[in-house]
Amino acid sequence: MAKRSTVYDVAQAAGVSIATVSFTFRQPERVRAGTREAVLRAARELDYMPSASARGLARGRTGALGLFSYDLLLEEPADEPGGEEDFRTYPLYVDEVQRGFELECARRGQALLIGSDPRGEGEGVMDIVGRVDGLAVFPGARPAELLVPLARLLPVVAFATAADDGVLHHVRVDNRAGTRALVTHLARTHGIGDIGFVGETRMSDVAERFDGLRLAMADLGLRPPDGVLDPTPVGSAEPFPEVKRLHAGGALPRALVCASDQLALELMDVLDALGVAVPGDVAVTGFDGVVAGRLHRPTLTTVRQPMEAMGRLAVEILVAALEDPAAAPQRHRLPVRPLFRESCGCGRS
Amino acid sequence: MAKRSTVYDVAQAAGVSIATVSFTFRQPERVRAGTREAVLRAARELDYMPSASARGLARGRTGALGLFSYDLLLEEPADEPGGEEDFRTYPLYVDEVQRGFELECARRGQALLIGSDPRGEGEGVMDIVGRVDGLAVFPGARPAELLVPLARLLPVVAFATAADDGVLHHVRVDNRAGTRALVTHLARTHGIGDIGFVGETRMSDVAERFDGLRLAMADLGLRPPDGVLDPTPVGSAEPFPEVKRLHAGGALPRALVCASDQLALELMDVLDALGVAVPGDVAVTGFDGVVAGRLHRPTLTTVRQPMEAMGRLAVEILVAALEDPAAAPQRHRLPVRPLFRESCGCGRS
DNA sequence: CGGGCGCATCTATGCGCATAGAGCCGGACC
DNA sequence: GGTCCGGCTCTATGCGCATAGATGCGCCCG
Repeated sequence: MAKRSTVYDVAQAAGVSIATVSFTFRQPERVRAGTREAVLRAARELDYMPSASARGLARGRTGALGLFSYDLLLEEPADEPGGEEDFRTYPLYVDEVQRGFELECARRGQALLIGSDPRGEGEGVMDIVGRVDGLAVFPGARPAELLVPLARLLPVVAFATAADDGVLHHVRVDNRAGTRALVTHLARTHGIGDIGFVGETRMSDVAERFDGLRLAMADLGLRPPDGVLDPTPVGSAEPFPEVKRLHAGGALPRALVCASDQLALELMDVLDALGVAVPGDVAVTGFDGVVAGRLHRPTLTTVRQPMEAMGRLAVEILVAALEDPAAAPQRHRLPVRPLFRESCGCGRS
Repeated sequence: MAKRSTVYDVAQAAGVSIATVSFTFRQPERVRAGTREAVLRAARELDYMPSASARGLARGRTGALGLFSYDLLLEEPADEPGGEEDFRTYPLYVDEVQRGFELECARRGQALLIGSDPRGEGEGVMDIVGRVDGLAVFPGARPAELLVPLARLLPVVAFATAADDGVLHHVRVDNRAGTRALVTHLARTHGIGDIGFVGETRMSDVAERFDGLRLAMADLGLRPPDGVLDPTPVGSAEPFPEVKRLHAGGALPRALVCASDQLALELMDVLDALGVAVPGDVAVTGFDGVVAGRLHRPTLTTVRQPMEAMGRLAVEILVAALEDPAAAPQRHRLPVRPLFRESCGCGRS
């Protein structure tokens, strides 16, 4: 590796001072055309690449935005064994939001830093915070309060996170309207009034989904479930114990609304193993609208989040916040769209 | 935004020098336990977040790896209009490779910088090169030679790019074996001997795919096509003129092997509009193995690249190159896997 | 012919951190 | 009591760039 050349090298080669070199790149109009040419030529010959570290230090800004996941999957490399490729684990909700974030950064010429927290110990945040001017964060195991101190240092957008004491920017969707649309459809179109909710409500998004379901059922004169089914983390040893118990007792609801597509897909695997037909015996719905739901048979009825728009919006918010640091935190709630497919009893779509 | 606190603030609060603060974070074992505690406490109280810019400048390394696309799609925000969501444009080949890169960076606790070139003028590269210690690059319109000067400054991995004069690291797949597998399958299983190739061979990956097709056909005693069909960029006003002309003349081959899945999907749209049945009248195959090929009806026969593995491998190479800058550039060629689905005449799979 | 003005460029400095090398201090040992 | 040594901490410096303020130069005008 040849040593990278610096402003000093370029200045010497062009016969000017380092200030002129810097001006040539940052404020070209301040430099006479002839001088500018000379500097650019020297820079080209020396393969000059400005150090972002030095620039960031001098300017007090890094010029990059960050996207952070606490819980990025850290499985060992996937093998793609003999069968089909696995689109159940990718792209998920976060991936599509991230894509929106990327596209918007690219469109604006913003550098983008992707970070995660390998040890789960928060040091990942510290590392990334030192590198960026603004940060968007997916919800993780730990509460949003951990983000509050950060938000005093730089603008922070929290995705799908409960509102806080007013320093974070928020981007989330209308979860209640989503499950309401599902419930209404199940009741009106398929005549189903016995609906359960599967998922765990520690995450505020899921809590809202459950809430929307109960409200919608009450409005329709149906008896909402008292609580959720199987509020256990996905991937546990014995999945969906309550659903299995209900099935054993012949008391399975006619429809199961799941907190996410992933959960719905896993549930359908289990139902299949139990010999329960979907949607014949039980209708199943998801939430998110990931591609895996379309690959599954039956295709999964779900609620699609506007993920690309969410990612883009986060970038917009951060850029605006950098321009006007005094502005109040923004809270956005984006609309969702129900997708009625086979798993609720509709024809293929 | 409160001013971020610095080593100086922490040092003062803890009653030590800035060197001790720095050591506490970088070489904890050099600092007595009691002192360390005091520093960490002060750091916590002050919400100290080290500046990556300053650290990078002082150490001469940024601690981040970069991933760069020349041609990142810069369309305006997608609307997701009334119908279904669009998985034709995402995730594509590059997205899945990028995912592998991300996962491996996350696993190693490496920061990852995503860059692109909004104006198409190479300044994007300059910006990102100044921010990272190593770089992986997707092929773009411009030739790999532009990367060579970069590779003298930092390790560079080129994906899917023709070999160069020996400074770049390369990660690509066995393209010839891929089309060979398709041709063999078409001939042996479906008895098809009249096979055309659709795509444009400026990109070396595609050239290899065409080459593999011709070699395989020759080996099977079939007459390979003289040239490719429709070597025009995707998305042009009047797509696939040659295919249309052949169809008008009743001279369409019995099978069309396409340079990529995207191309195959667009081709099938056109064939559908012409009233040509796939696979009944013409078998169609793709290359890459993106999800859109599984969503299409008929499902797309294709060759799956090990994209996650490619992304992970690039990170490995870069990390190794940073540890031993004198090591020779690596060239890897990963195996591919044919996926026989409906569009070649196989049953659903 | 001197003063004043505006432009192009330069000099000098600081951004926050890492680290080489110096300094200090207490204990072991003679 | 003096010397030496090792462990801990400090002082001093440089990393490459941006930029405020100084400088010099040419030109216009009185």
